[in-house]
Amino acid sequence: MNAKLNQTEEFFVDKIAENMSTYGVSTTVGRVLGIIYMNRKPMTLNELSEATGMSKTRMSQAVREMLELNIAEKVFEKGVRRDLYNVEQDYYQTFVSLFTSNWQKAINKNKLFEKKVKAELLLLLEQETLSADDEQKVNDLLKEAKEWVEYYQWLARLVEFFESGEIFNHVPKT
Amino acid sequence: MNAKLNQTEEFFVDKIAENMSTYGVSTTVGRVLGIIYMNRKPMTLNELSEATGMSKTRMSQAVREMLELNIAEKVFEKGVRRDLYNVEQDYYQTFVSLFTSNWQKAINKNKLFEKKVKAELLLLLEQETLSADDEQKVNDLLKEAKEWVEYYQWLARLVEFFESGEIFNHVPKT
DNA sequence: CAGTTTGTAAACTTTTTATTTCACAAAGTT
DNA sequence: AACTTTGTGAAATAAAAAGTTTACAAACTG
Repeated sequence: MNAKLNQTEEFFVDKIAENMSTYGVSTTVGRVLGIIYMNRKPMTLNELSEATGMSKTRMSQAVREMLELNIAEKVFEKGVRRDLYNVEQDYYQTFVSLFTSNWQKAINKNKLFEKKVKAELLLLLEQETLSADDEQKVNDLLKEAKEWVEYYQWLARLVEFFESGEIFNHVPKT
Repeated sequence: MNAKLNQTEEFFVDKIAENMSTYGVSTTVGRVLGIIYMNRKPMTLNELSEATGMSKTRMSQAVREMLELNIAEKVFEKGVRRDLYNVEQDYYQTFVSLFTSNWQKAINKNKLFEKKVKAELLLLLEQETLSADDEQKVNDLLKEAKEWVEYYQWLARLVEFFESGEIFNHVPKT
């Protein structure tokens, strides 16, 4: 293939990787996504290793990360022994996948928080003799916890708003 | 102040920091934000240094990063010589600020990309004698560039959708 | 003006993350 | 069954990021 053409293709890969890094995804993962994307068809670890110049182990790690983020999938092709990996060909869908898996993780981690804090604070109000100031503080924190929960519920609705594709009704693709 | 109360407050700070890290912001920056947030009023570098147990220089760095991200601001108070820093007290607004400054950066970096690629590819079509395959490839890449641009335009509209607060009309706070 | 305090740049150290090398089990081949 | 290939742990190394110490200019104080 023409050298300049090749260079332009690499330019695309770099841009895709750069875009990905906005999500906090490592540039290696970004480049792997870009490479598979530009390749237009699934690739093996060996091919990826060849294309990136990195070790196969690293490719294995990168690909697993992408599977977890829902931006790549393992595909089967009869007659091919090696694992094949493919990526979403739609930019928008990739955005949505990263956005949702990122925030869903945060939302899950937060689930127990409310209960813990509330329980602890209520116990404090009951069991201990608090100064007026401290009692005020407890009430402030309870209010804070409530706001916090509401905020996380909002985040959950936001994730759903993206995941369901509703976002595209309000911010249309073209 | 009551020890358990203090502990609960720290628990909040940690949660805020955790939430922040979902944006790829370092945990130190996250903790600083959490600390100022829970403090309910502006703080100095010295106070932050005291509160985090970290050096003042690190606080200076963290605070500067926060200013750049639009999640903190320098405030002036007469009679106080030291710089005071405050943070947004609204979770939603902080989300929006981080989201927009994050993606705005990516959008800006992308601006030149389209032109460069298009120019290069068109030049290639004109100046060089390409194989049929290569010519096809050039056209594919031109199409890709177009889609890329459209995607970034969508991102820009998305940022605007958040920044303007329009998002809250469709994913309401309560 | 001599002496402090404040914020931050520069150089250094520590910690964390990314990546490779080596090893090996599981599956496939002959 | 002996031999290969494949994917991935585990340990080691390299690279990057986070954080500290030192130093110093600029702004304040008395």
